[in-house]
Amino acid sequence: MILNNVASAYKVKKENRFKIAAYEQAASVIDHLSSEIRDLWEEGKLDQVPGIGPSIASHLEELFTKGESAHFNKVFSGLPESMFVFLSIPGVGPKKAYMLAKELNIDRKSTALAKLKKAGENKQIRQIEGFGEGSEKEILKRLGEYKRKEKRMSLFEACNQAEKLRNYLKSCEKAVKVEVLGSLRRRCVSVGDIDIVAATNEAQAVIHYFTSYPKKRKIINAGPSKASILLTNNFQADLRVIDPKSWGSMLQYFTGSKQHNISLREYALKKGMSLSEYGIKKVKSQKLKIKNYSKEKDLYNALGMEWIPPELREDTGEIDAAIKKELPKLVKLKEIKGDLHMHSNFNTETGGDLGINSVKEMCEKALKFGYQYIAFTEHNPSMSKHSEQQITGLIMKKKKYIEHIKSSSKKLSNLHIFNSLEVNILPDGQLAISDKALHTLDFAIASIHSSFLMPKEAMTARILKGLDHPKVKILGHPTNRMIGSRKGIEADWEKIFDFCAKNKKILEVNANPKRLDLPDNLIKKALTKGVKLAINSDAHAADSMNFMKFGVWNARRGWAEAKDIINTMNYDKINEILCPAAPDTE
DNA sequence: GCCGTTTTCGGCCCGACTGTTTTCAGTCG
Repeated sequence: MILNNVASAYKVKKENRFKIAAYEQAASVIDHLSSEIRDLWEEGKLDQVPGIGPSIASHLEELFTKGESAHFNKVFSGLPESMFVFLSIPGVGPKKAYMLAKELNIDRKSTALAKLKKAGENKQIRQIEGFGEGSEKEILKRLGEYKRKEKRMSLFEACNQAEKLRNYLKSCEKAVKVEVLGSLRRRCVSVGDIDIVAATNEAQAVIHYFTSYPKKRKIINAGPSKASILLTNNFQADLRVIDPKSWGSMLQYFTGSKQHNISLREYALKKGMSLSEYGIKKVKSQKLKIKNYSKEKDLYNALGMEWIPPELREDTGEIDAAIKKELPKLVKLKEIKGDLHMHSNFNTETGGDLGINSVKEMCEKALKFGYQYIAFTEHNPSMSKHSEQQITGLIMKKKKYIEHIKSSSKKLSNLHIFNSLEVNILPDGQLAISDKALHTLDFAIASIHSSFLMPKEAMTARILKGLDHPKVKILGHPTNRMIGSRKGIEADWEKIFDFCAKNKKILEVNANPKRLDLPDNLIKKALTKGVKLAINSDAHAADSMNFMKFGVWNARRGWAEAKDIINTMNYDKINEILCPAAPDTE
């Protein structure tokens, strides 16, 4: 982001440090924004973005209108453009990047890294003030492994990696407690590195144990209270060790997010308290004695607020809510009473994917979870190859088959099973099966599986038309994003949310960790409009029914409570929602 | 340059580690 470069340029030019912080803050906020900053500008909402004031807003305005900003150009003047390339090297910040560019006479960014490498090999870097033989070698090494830092793990992979590391550390007898923190504890959809903390009275021993982890590629650094290693999958793991009496403070600090911590510390300062990972100091007191907190809850309480669930710690209003004691009672996994989107291997002669497990196997898994109800929602039969009669025939065949499975096993008798389908919404908004076929279902999930790149207005109209059918109750994986690989469709979500609220249509929170769709920020917006959600696994195998927890985490990040989620309700209630009795006809 | 439940002026989070210094600046989270 250009604002980060402005901040870096200001650092070289020794600008006021608070001004620099303001630019960094603005860049960070934009990075974590739910929408593109350019879209907000187009909608005239720049001034609503926290951290963007009149000055930065006007520069961005100029940037978006003319393609460049005179002010930014002035800030960058006199600085070699190669320095902004060097910033991507770990351990190289603005000052060092500038020194490298200037002293080595490297200006163009296209050849910057190659030239830097050559200079290092000619032992020129060590001659620059502030550098030495050690840092020269380090830079050369980093250049060898140079790649963009932006790579992130899926939450699913991060959970697995972290669990292994956690178990390893737990086997260290000097470690009293071990916990995984950072973005993983906040259940972010993707995770950049694994943060882990250990409580111990023998820090050195635990650090040594950590840096001896067999699945590491190398040790990045190791000091008396923290260490970092590079795992074999090329992701970083950071460890902090802490005295058990400060466990709660460390939990708070290392869970973040950064913005949450900064806001929390600023709030603490206003109340005369200085907050760190060790505890709270009274600012005015001469002694500067630290009060430790072994429990995270006690720390938040000492600041005059409720304990804040990790999923909410993104500095999006949770601190205010905690002070007013108005935090939502977030939905819990154990409150989920059923799964309304599952694919069995019953052959619906579809163009989409079949599941790999049988109806019976998936029913048995549902019983293990204690579900009261489930819905089988295989993809609709392909229309090109079937007549309407054949399609309704298939639906009735599946219905009978489910009844047969149910009646053949006593333990299944209390499990309610909806006969449903996941029906494609075609580009023109038509549903992929006929009105008559739809009426043979208990209800339908409607989803988009093609033509993702339609313009916003047409896409919105397409979705609204698809949702309009009385049998369609749920919009499946609404944005169609695939985390890390597909951005998702463009649509007027406000309009869709209004429609759903008015017509009692349910939005899915698809729990597949590659989807997590609706995204958390849209969940939060939908809830303010009174839209109800369903958290579904979209399992194509019995094992994948375990994905439910990812969906619950994602809903929690969107501030969802049990009352917002229809599949926390009992069967009678949900049956009323999904299969309302037909209105009396005169 | 931003911001406001003590402020429209006067504040602005806090600490660890590294390398190059010979007491600290730069970088990172």
